[in-house]
Amino acid sequence: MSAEPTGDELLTVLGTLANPHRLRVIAALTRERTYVSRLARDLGISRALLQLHLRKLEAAGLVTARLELSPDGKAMKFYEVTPFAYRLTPQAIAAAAPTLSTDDAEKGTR
Amino acid sequence: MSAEPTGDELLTVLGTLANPHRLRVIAALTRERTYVSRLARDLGISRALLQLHLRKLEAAGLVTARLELSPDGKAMKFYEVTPFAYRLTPQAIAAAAPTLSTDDAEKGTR
DNA sequence: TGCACATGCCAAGAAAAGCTAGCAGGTGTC
DNA sequence: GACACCTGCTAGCTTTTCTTGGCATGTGCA
Repeated sequence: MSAEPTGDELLTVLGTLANPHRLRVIAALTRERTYVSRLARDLGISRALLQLHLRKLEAAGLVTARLELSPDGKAMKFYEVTPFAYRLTPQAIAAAAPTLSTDDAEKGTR
Repeated sequence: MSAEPTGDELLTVLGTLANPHRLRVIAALTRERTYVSRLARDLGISRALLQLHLRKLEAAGLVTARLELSPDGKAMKFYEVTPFAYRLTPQAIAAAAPTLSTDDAEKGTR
């Protein structure tokens, strides 16, 4: 899938990564998986904001979430990065562009 | 530069490419260089809109413009893609993220 | 019971991006 | 002169995205 993404997939990934907070989230999760509250503290942003960005990242398939119980019974949501790999070159874009949805159809893909 | 882009550079590129019109422009210019009016007709969008997108693409360094005179003396602005290449992986992002501007400084770079 | 820490959601304002419509200029041909 | 091309600009509207603040849930511990 990373070899030849569809136009829409590529567009989603680009749109999702085009944000400083989300880039930092990916960077942090690449170093080590964590749970929401801790990540919010580390990055210095509010939990609500972080959750929103995490939701987008997850929707784009760039991270995955797992709900786990800590030893003392607290529910914690751990996130980790998906090992994605996209090549960003004129040729790759030229190959993907023809499959971009024409703005009318497509509703249930996202 | 493509090997290890700064966080801000990467962010700019991602933000610039995260648009269906601009992806189509890159795709079209990869096939052949053209001038503004023709490209607008080919893509089926208004010239004003296309110029806006071309400006962004040029600002991000993804395309270059050259003003040329056609045989009959008309001024035409030809665009062509820059042969860029970015790798989009968790590791690449983790490497670039630390150099993201912290939102206070940086004014004259863009 | 009160506190600390975990999760989740949502309304509503602020900021950024996208797009249109209309204007300006230039050259060459019929 | 009228028309067909080419270029450029921008004010102002619309839409999307971002962000905050508040509120609700649940657990364990002193």
